[in-house]
Amino acid sequence: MTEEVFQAIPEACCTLDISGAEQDKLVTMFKALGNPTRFEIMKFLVTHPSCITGDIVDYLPIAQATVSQHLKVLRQAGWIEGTVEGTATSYCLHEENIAWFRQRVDEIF
Amino acid sequence: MTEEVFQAIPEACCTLDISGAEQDKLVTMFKALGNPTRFEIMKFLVTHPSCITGDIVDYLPIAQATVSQHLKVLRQAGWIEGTVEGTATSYCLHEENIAWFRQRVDEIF
DNA sequence: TCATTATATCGTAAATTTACGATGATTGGT
DNA sequence: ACCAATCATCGTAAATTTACGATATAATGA
Repeated sequence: MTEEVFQAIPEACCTLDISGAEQDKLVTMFKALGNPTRFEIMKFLVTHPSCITGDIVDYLPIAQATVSQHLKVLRQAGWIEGTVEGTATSYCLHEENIAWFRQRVDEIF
Repeated sequence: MTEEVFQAIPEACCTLDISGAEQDKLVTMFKALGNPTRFEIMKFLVTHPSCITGDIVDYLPIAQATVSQHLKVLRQAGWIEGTVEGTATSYCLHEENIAWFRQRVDEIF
């Protein structure tokens, strides 16, 4: 008679234990940072906190409209926050969401 | 006479201290996971290690060609590894690259 | 050898993203 | 009230992504 063999389940290097709205939010954040220009904007914001749109336009070799569009994507994904100050808008990192992102990555990877 | 004021540099919540090829690789990995279907494939691989393409095709409501395309993106981004076994190809998480990703995120966020 | 199985790749259509110039909206100053 | 400054949004073209069916490729078995 054949013996019953219990195959050890290989331990995965990550759990990816997330679902629903949290997963959607995480995927959206991944997608937003999965673009070289937007990643550069994030890096710029680290060294230039509370800078205004024009500063980023001056820094990058792309049109103002395009920068504004990228800022919108980053804002809607939760990576950055915009504050209207007079005619300008100053941007900074959305620390709370960034912390949330780091915690999720720590948990699931 | 006005006093010279040294403005404290606000401490950023993350450094994003990365550049060059490492930054490119990270952005590519972000982009690959920034798609709901590919994220689901990754989750499936956690619970079904070394499964073959057909298993994923059966699991997802999309065509075989599309699954194969997504697998290629995940493979080229470094998230997964494919091993040809006869006529089939079995996939598993690319543990080394996943560990690299987690380390980079820990460092820069 | 021939058929079958499993998957990758090709060609392509539709959807989405990315980029731009032009325009609209809001604020601040004169 | 008017003008200038700053930024967002609109309209749109080009590029990329996503999806599909069809076909090619490679291994297995009869």
